[in-house]
Formats: sequence, C-alpha cells, structure tokens
Amino acid sequence: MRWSHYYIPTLREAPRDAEVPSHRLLVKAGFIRKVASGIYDGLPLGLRTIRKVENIIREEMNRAGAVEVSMPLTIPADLWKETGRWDAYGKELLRFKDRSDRWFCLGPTHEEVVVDLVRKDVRSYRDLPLIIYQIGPKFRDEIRPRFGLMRAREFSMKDAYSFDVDEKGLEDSYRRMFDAYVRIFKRCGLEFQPVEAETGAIGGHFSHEFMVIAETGEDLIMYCQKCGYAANRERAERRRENASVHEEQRPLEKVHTPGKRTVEEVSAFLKVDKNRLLKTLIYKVDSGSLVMAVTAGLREINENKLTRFLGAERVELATAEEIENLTGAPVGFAGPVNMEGKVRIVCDYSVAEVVNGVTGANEEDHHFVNVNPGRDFAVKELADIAFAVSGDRCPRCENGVLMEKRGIEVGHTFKLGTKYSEPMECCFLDEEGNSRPMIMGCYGIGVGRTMAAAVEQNHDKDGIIWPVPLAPFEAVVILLNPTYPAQREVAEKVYSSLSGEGVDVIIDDRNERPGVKFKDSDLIGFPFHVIVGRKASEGMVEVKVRRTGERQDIPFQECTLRLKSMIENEKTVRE
RNA sequence: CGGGGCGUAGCGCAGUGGUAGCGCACCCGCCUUGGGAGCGGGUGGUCGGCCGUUCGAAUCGGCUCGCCCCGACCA
Repeated sequence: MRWSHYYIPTLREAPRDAEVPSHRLLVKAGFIRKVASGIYDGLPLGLRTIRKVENIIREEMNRAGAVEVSMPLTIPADLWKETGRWDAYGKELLRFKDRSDRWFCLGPTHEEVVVDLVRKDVRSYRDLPLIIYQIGPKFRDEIRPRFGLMRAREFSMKDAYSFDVDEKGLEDSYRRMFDAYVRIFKRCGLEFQPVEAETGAIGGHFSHEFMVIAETGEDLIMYCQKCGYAANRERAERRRENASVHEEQRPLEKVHTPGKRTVEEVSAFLKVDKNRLLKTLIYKVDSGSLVMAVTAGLREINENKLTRFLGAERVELATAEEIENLTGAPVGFAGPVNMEGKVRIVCDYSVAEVVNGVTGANEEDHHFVNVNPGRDFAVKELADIAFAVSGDRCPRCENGVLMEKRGIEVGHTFKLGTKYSEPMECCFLDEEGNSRPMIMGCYGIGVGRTMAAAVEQNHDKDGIIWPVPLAPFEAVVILLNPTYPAQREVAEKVYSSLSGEGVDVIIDDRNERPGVKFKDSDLIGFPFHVIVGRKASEGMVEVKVRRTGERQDIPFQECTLRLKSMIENEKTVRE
C-alpha cells in the first residue's frame, strides 16, 4: 500500500470528548470517527485491524469445529416474544415498526434467531452436537455509551451457540469454545485472563469472562497468585478468616447516638474502629419477605452472593417504611440484637471476627456497644455475602491471598441449558425416539472492544504500539526524502521485496517533512519501521522496533529477511 | 434516569451587548528535508437550533437538540 494513495487522516490534536487512551488514539491516528454517540465509522486502518481480529477468531472457531453463518441484524418481534424477552429486555433493545406496522428490533444478541434456525432443520441426535457462529453487527441502545469503542451501541461481535444432547455434551462444547478463546486472545498478542463470572440476565448457571488486563478496565478482577483462582469481583468468593481477635467480652450497653446513622458517623462519634461496627442492611427478597444482612463496617454486601445464598431470584434494599415497620426505628439504627424470630438474619463471615462491636439498637438515636455475636444475638446463618477485597483469603487454596487488578471484558462464555430451546421448542429425537430440548451454550467476543483493549494495553506517550497480529500494517517503509533518487530507489526496492514476501507493508511516500512521517508512524503504531534516509546512498537502511525504540542500521538487502523473522517470531503463539 | 460540564472554521481554543478572532490543518508561491520547519499570500463559520428581550445578541432570558464525564444500570 502506498500512503500517498491511501486514506489516513491523522489529527494533531485529539477531540476533547475522547478521554481514555484507546478512544483518543484510535481517533487521533485515523482508525475511527464518531458518527453519533456510541456509533462509529471504521476508517481504512481501523477496518484492517478489525479484519485481523475477525480472521483470527474465524480460524480458531473453524478449528474448534464451529460453522459460520450470517444472521440478520433486524429481527421480527415474534421471535423475541416466544422467549418472553420482548417484554423482559428493557430499553437496551431498540424496537421499531416497519411500513406495515409490524414490530421489529435490532438484535443485541441472537439466541432467538439461532434457535429458530436450528429448530427448523435439526431433528435428530445424529445431527448434534452443533456449534454455529457468526461475526457481525449488534445493536444495544446502551444507557450510557462511553470510552469510544469500549462501550459502543453499534458494534461488531462474534457470537457462537452450541447445541448438545445432554449436559455432558455441553461440557465438551463449552470446553472447546473456552480453549478456542484462549488461543484467540493469545494469537492476538494480548495479556488476558479468563475469570469466573456472574451469568447476568442472559441466564444459565456457569460462565467465564475473558479479561484483557488494563488499568483503565471497567471490571475488577480478584485473583490468587498461588493457585491461579480468578474471578470478577461480582463473583469472587473468599475463605473465612481464622478468628484472631482475643479480647475479653464486655457487658452489652445501650448508648445515645443522636442522628448518627452511617458507619462513618457512628465510628467517629463513638471513636471506635469502623470494622467493629456491624453494618445491618434490610433486603426485600423476591418482592416478598425481608431479610437482615449483617456485615462488618468496612465490608460491602454483595447482592449477587446474597441472592444466591438465599436461593432467590432477586433482592433489593427495603424501603424506609418497611425498615421502620420491621425494626421500630428509622433507617440507620437497625441491628440484629433482639431481632431473633422477627426476621431472617444472615451474617457475613466478617461478623464472626467482631468482638465488642457496635450495632443499631432498633431504636431511634441509639446503638448498642460491646455487642458480641453469638452472645447478644444468635448467628444461625454465617455465609460469604460480602464483596471480596485485596488481602482476603483465597477460596480455593490453603494459604493463598486475593489480589485485585483491572480488566476489560472482551469475551464471555455461558452455559445456557434449555433457557431458550425449551420455550422455543428446539428439540431433537434421541436414540429411543423421545423428543428432548437441546442443551445450549453461548459464547461472545467483542471485536471492536478487542481492538480498543489492545490499544489500552499497548500504547505510550507517542501513540499506539500494535501487537504484530493486529497491526493494520506489520511494517512501514519511511521514505524520508522522496526527492532524492537514491532514497526513492532503495525504499521502493525494500517495499516491493517486503510485499513480495507477504509482509503487510505500507510505504510512506508522501511529500512531507521527516518529522511528520516519524510522528505519524509512531502514532499509528506500526510494529516495525524501515527508515530510508541519508545512508540510502550507501545501501543502508535503519530498522526501528516501535515497542522498544531499538534501532539498527542494516544493508537494505537484508531487510526483508530480518523483518520476516521478527514478524514470525511475534506471531507465534507461545503455549 | 439523577448530578456536573460543554456546543464559536476540519481539530484545539479565545471572545460578558456595538460589524467574528487565534493556533494548527487546508489552498497558492518561495524555501526546506533525520522528529509535527520558516516566510509571504489565501479559502473557510446562519457562533447547535427555535422563540424572546434590545436600536443592536456569539454575549441576556426561555425552550429545545446534540455531545462528554460521574452515578444508577448493563449478554
């Protein structure tokens, strides 16, 4: 490719609305342009990188035995009504009518469509297992699109769906997809980590997220260095601490705490450590009965964990009125003492560590001090219902300690079971001739988000540093001064030799000053730069490695061989 | 949806009531060619939109649209 004939509109200054590095750099370097909030044009460089991500995904999906199809972005409402998601999905689903007044939506995900496809044509256990995938646009009318491609409304996604005869088959398909994901992100040259995750609204009972590790990630990952356990903070479990506080229990006492409601206020007022407080939250379970959830002052209740522990569908904080009815005191003065028999009380592990603690007295402007769990209230249900934090004990190994880091979710794998196949009657006949719903899994990868994540993870003050497998061009030949025949000749030779050997190369043949060319190539982040300058007359060119800044003068004839081996080396997947 | 901020030339910005400006980019010429050069000359804006106040509005008031950030929310 010749730069002078190409379309790479780089900007000297990035638009003010771009804040995170990936957004700023992708716009500045001429990869994307915004059309509307969360909706982008892909410019030639951006498209090339997107295609590289897609091709890696495609190759690995095919290798794993998945088959590619294409499904429509526009989906008739009828299909979504079959699973109930037409009403359940919320405003993220963009709904509209066609000219004859029929309802449609833009697909945010394609379970309904793929199930409809499969149920029409697949009848026998002999046709299973089957894994179908596509790579294409999705639309989600996000509440708040942000960070450029990281959370866009229209975006490209690879979504795969597996169909099996039983759980065991699903295990196998899931494993195949999981392994394919590991290969995909390795091949992309990204530092990533699969973590255990919540299943969320798509349903199912088991899930992994693939996180690209980056400071700017929206997700928090808890992990154990010792055994490798890793989970989204939403999901991360922890092990109960060994009791360590040895302090004599003092007699229970009620004290006046006028207007002191929060952990902050009470601990400051009574001059006690925040973790001595027993924070008490009242939840409504499945819109019915109330539950009291107690945790140490500095802990936060994890509603996912609470929900799972209770075996409930959902929990929500009780209203002020409900709290007052239950405890007889306004919000801020609830506590587990004297509540036995009146409400179900669930204590977090951290409660067991508290000695001579403080709780609300279920009476306006009063707290109890010297509260001792077990003595002053029964601890019947002690569970892990709080968020794990750095320093907590690993749930999977004896002496491991949890640490945290940030990540960007680029892939997600789910086991769905029969959540969609049953209501949509996607069934097969088994060996005995019985009709059974297929067991499904679904597996997504955000293509644009993977590109953005790669930038988040690979940039410096000068611009992007593409991992070789994702670079729009693997190398750039920078012809410093096109008016010098010697330079031009060497540059052209190097360029055609590289393209002849299958290297993705672009030649910067613009009539620009050297400074502009250097800045642009650094900004765009081509992994290897071949600089053809003043030593061209002696047959020498300079090879620069973008990531390290390392430069070396070599005879131009050696250039192709040298670059090819460096590129191959970078593209090799290290197991 | 709650809170905050911003809409003036392609990008970044200045301009608090009196005829719309700067830097970069862009076009022409000269000059220059190893890190976004220099000089000279140019093109380009219904100041997001509508309504109002005023002799006069980018500027004041109301409404509206768009965009960004924080939160809530989210396969």
